[in-house]
This record gives sequence, structure tokens and C-alpha cells, in this order.
Amino acid sequence: MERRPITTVDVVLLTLQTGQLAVGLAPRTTDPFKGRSALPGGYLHVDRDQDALQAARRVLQEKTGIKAPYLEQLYTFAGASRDPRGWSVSISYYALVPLSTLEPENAAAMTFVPVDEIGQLPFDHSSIIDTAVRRLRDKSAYSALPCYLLPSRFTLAELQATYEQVMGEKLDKSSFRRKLSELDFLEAVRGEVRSGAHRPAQLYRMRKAKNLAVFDKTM
Amino acid sequence: MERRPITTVDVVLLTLQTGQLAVGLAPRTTDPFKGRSALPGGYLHVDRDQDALQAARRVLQEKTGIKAPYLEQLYTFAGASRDPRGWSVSISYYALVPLSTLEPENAAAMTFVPVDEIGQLPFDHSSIIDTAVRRLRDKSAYSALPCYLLPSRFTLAELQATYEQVMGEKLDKSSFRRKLSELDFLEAVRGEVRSGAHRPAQLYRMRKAKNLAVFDKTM
DNA sequence: GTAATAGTGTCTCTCAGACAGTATGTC
DNA sequence: GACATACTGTCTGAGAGACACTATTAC
Repeated sequence: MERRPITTVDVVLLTLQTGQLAVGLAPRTTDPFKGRSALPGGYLHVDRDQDALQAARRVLQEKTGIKAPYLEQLYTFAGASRDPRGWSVSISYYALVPLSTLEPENAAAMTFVPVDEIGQLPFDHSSIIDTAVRRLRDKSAYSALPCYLLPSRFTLAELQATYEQVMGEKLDKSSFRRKLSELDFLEAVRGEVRSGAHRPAQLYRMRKAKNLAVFDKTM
Repeated sequence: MERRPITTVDVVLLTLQTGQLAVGLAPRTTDPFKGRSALPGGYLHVDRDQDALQAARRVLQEKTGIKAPYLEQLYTFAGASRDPRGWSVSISYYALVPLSTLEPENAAAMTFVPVDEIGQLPFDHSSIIDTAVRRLRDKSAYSALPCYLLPSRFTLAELQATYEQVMGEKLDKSSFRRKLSELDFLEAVRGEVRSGAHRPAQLYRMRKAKNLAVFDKTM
């Protein structure tokens, strides 16, 4: 029988922290690079995991307590030299969560590092993060992805700020709202938000759709 | 030590055949589903493959003789029940080739089946193919991908027909050419092509660019 | 009233689709 | 000459960016 590579699942946990896109890192508890900060990850358990997505969910739940974030397969990094233990396969996922769901003690052990201040990380975790950030930026330009970085209710101003932070460019308020209403993946919620001395804003939530809203691109 | 899943690499070989997008299938030579048509694939060889991409290249070369096609990682299908041998991971790739590079005896053992006439296949190979076709269609709308389905020299009419066949819709000649010249990833080649009683067409080839030309999408 | 943010209306310029026109070959 | 396909020019309508305007709250 053929020799089999090590198979792991790693998760890039992305969130917005003080207006910056940040990644969740956790100190490694086991031996290669023990103690160093790295992406939350773990072995695939052929006896407990039904498939790779469930493995990713389990890893995330174990390390952060988060139950149902947006979670999507990112890429598979595989090779002879990315892990000192030998030939390894990392099926990597990325998750999007609002910072507010992370408050409790679950996330106590985690650090959140802005994506452009990440130094050297064990394995090829830096490239994995790069890939995740690129994927998020790409998809944000034509999908509702950034909504998952916000709590379930939000104002249009908050949503616009989120898009701007993710994509790194200013958007025009009027055009942004026009596009949103055409795309029609939001619905208004009764209720208000107030901050200071100004008019309150309408709250919105994502319309329940089985699929992620994706806008069209053209040739 | 943890039990490790089986790890394989499968390749979705796509080409255009008589105006239709078709997938290359080969009869399986080993036991699960021996003799049945399936995607070309094989075990990852930890002693011979440096990484997953090289494994995919090796598999494709061994089964079809093709050396340097467009080859990109597609998705990783992994789970307990997709393979009768047990928990398995398939790192899948998709390749684009012009039919003309396939003529020799290499491809003798292969069958090409139009993508919408594929019946039941072993494992989850049907879903893998669906995923590949969806990926190609998506990316074709905003990239130069379809070029890889043509020989290195082609006319603009051939290129337009290729885009149309891949995306399944008619394009306007004038708009198509305007877009191409703005995007500027083609260059004219001295030489002509002739067919019947009509004006000969200019031949073009892709400009050498390290990256795949990708057009922009907007929010 | 002022300040501050929420939300809308409108103008203009660009660009993609539609389609007609011209060019250059074979017969 | 006719015919077939290659290639180009122009008109028009939809949509995005820019920006100004109105609305509603706290003080």
C-alpha cells in the first residue's frame, strides 16, 4: 500500500477590528512550532469527521467556540516541504465573522492581527492568509460577502464602511445604495439605531437566500 | 498516530469538440470500478511528487501524454463515503487543451464526452465535472481562459466562437473586438488563414504574460 | 436655531449592444 | 461581376460616478 501524506484542515478566521481586516491566530498546542502563533487547524479525523467541511467546522468550534460562521473552502496546500513532519496536505477554509460574536471567553486564547501586519508564521500559513485575503477582496467586488463581517442587523452606512475597508477604496454613497436596491438582497427591519446628535438610521438584514448573492460580470 | 485518509489527484480535462465543451474520460485500470469510464486520476506519490500541482501534471502526462496544458486547482472533494475504499481526499484540477494537441496515439484510450451528455460516473466524478464546468464558465466571463482551448494561433472569429460555445450565448462581434483591443492581451501574427471564397483573417496569439489576463468587475 | 448623519435627486459621461457599412479575398 | 467572410464606424440607451440637495434626530 502506498504511503499516505499527513492531512490537516486549517481555517483563516477573518473579521473587522477597528476598521481593519484582521486574522485570528492561536498559539500551537502541539509539537511542530509548539507555542508559536498560527492558524487554527488540526488533523482530519477519519473517525469523527464526515467530510472536510465538517472537519473545518469542528476545528473552528474547538479553537474558538464559534458555531455557524460563513465558511468556505479556500484552497489545498500540499507538498513535501511545507511541514517538517513530511509530505502534508492542508485543506484550508476561510471564515467570516463579526467581531461581536467573538467577545466571550472562547476567543480568549486568540489574537487578532491586522492582515497587513502579519510577520513570519509557521508552515506556509502566511501564503494561506494571503490567498484568503485575495479571495475575499475579489469576491467582495461582486457579491454580498462583506455582510458576513457584520452582525445580523446593520445600517447601510455600516455596510458601506465594511465594503470600503475590505476593498480598500472609497465608494460613492448614492451609487452604492442604488446598486444595493437593484440587487435586492437586503430587507429593512423595524427598529432604529442612534449614535449621537443625528437622524437615526434604518436597520437592514440579509434576505434569507440559500445561496450567496453574487452579482454578474460581463465579457 | 492518527489514521490517514487515501489521497488522490483527479483531473478534469476540458476541450472543445465539434463546437461543444467535452470532458476526457479514461477506463479505470484498477479495482474500485475497474473498467468503468472515469476522470483520469491516481494516488498522490509522496516519494515522487513534490507538490499537488506536480502530481496533477504527472497524472495527466501518464494518462494522456499531454505535457503543458493550462492546469489549475479546482477544489478538494473529501469525505467518508465518496470512495468504497474508505475516507478519501481528491485534490482535483482542471485542464484546458485544444483538441488538436490530443490527436496522437496518447489519447487513444480516452473518450471525449460532451459535458451535458455525461451519465453516471464512479465516485463523485459527476459533481467534480459540474464544478469544473461552472468554474470555467464563470471565469470565462471575465478572463482570457477560453484562449487555452484553442491552438496557439487563432483568428478573432474562432476566439469569439470559443467564448460563445463556452458561455452558451451569442456575443456581438463589434463589442467583442472592442473589448479585446482594450484589454490588450492578444497580439497579431504575420500570416493568414484561409477557408473558402472569402477574405483571409488575421492570426493572433496570446501575449506572453506571467499571469492569466483577468478583467475587472465592479461593486 | 446648529450640528450631524440619513437618505434622495439629478446631471453627465462612459460604455456596451445593435446594426450598418466598408474591405478583401475566391470563384 | 457575385459571394462570403473580415473588419470598422456610428448611434443610442442604460448605468456608474460625482455631487448637491432634502430629511430627521439631538442639543
